[in-house]
Amino acid sequence: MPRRSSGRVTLQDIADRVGVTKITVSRALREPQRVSAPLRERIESAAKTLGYIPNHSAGALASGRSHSVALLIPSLSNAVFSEIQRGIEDGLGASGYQVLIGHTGYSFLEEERLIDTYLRFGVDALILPGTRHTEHARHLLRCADIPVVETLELTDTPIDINVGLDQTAAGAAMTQAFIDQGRRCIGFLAARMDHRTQLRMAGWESALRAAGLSTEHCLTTAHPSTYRLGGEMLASMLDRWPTLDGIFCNNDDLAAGALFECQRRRLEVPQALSLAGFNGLDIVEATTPPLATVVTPRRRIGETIADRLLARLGGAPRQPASENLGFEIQLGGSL
Amino acid sequence: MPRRSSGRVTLQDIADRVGVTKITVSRALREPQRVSAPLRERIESAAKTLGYIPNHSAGALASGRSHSVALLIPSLSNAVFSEIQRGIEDGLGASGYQVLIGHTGYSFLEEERLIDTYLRFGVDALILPGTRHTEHARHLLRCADIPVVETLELTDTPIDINVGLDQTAAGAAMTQAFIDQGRRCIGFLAARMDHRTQLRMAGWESALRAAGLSTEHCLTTAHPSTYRLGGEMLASMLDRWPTLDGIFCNNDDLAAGALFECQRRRLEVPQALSLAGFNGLDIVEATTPPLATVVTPRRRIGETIADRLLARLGGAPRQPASENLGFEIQLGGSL
DNA sequence: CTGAGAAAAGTTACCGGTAACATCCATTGC
DNA sequence: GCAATGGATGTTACCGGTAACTTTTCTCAG
Repeated sequence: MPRRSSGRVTLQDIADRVGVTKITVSRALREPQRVSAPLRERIESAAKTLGYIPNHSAGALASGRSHSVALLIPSLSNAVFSEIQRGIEDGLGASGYQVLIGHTGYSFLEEERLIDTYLRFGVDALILPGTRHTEHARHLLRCADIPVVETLELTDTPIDINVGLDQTAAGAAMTQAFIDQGRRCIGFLAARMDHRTQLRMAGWESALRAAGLSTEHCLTTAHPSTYRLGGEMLASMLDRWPTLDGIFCNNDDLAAGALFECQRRRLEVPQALSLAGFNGLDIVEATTPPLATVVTPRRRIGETIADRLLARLGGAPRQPASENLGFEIQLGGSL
Repeated sequence: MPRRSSGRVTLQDIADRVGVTKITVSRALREPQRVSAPLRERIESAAKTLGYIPNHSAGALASGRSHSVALLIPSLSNAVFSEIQRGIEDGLGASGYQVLIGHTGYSFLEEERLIDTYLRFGVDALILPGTRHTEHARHLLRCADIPVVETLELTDTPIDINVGLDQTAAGAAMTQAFIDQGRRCIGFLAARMDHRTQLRMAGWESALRAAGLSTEHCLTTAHPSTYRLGGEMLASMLDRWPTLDGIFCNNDDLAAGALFECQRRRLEVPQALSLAGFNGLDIVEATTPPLATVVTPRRRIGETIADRLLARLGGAPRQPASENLGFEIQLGGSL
């Protein structure tokens, strides 16, 4: 059954050239050992000569498997997510799964839209940042019945796989580090009030309460974090609360911006003011003094996600569970 | 023709429920005006009730269009690409095209692999960073015969659409700015020797040659840029060439790292040494002094790409051309 | 009231693969 | 010498949509 010669090269084109049927070609390319060696070679060479590119849609439609997983990330420019992504790709290794990246811009609605989009694509699994989702998103995930990973933060009620760290505990631990260094008036500076920020802030509050210290010195904004913003917010806080002797910034970018502002004001860090960030990005070791931070195991989170996902995709039963990969306080020199 | 009730909801399921055929349902969802109002409403409500999720593979296979474009980016953590991406998404707006993001890690081979992957997915267009590609990648693109955008840098021989800026001219212009400020011994510091870096370096060289200055003070490495690396490389350069009075860093991250190192060494910038970066990221305005940089119109590049792409996808003929969106020298205070 | 033409809905075939089952043929054991 | 066995290949049907064409229904001019 020869075919028209227009458009892309198909299995049938190769089959015609070699003189077999397309299912044999399909086998030769997917399960080489199921086809005799000489034939396999002829097919492979014909495929190469003709420039065959498999039609993923056709394969996915026929087999019901897409061999792809979607990874939604809130920000393309945040090194936190790029390292998780790298961990996932490394962990997935040669398993044959393609990672499709979607960008939510920290918006739950956009996340919902992307979940819908990728379900249409028939991805075999979804990896979501965070444990908060819209009701409709949860509904979609329930219907789809594919492995779902929630990451970065932990939850008591995971949809499926949950790999991350206790953001609240991390916030509390860093706050305790301020207290241990003798600080008594410790502020919290945060932008982009996403859920993880809120959890860290809760940790900050609880540590202060436990130590009998005031929790009123908190400045937040919905704007995205930038260095400049860190500086501006630090300025506001110092103007408003001159007695502050420590400021816990919600991430390293803000902390670095705050430090730069201190330098401009000739305010000694940490003598006059302690600073700390969160995440353990490259910049914390580049500044003077190096910034205190909470180092999060992003790479390992990615690899763990890949590992658990491959198990589920390989047939392991769904067994909702949280996996806490911990964190590490790094004092730098700014505390 | 009723069907088994397992798995996902299909057009047929909706059709059965409403009592029409699936093509009518297909029409109601894609071209609402082609179906009578009352029927359309019943279909839409049934789709909602049943939780219908279109099967993208089936649609793409049948129609030959995927309504998606692939955007390959070298680095997920570089703000340069995230802004281009945002520009593209904004520009694409409600056109219905889905942007699939792929991560090349600055590797040509990985780019080739991703081009292959996304061609299998049947994307309607491809957006590539840079104008350099492997021979096989070019071959794949030629065969695929879909709109291709090459971006960031310019080329005389674009595959199709080319939107970017003249990296060499930008490198030369910034170098000239050093010269205009009276600098005479101007080094070049670069990491991750990608093609754009090489172009900028060529610009640096040509400007120095034109001014009769030495081009020997150049330190490069294949490692990715980090703040720390910027500091270390600056240290090496100053040790080796104590007479340097200016260092043009290949990007803002390196420049910031270099500036931090200067601060540690109590080396006055710009009095003792001028510094400049490239890109115009947030950090250049946060440091003291603010860093000189080449501001690139990333957002506008993204929007322009979207615009040209929509034209091509809408049927405009292929007309290989380069579009130069220029750049802007920002002196900051470090020159 | 009739017929032309448009609008609405249906029929059929097909997109390019894959699953499941069927067939063919060469070995092998007895 | 022949059935049993199993590896290599083929046949058929189907995945879930959409294009193109056909039929039916509705509208309205004459």
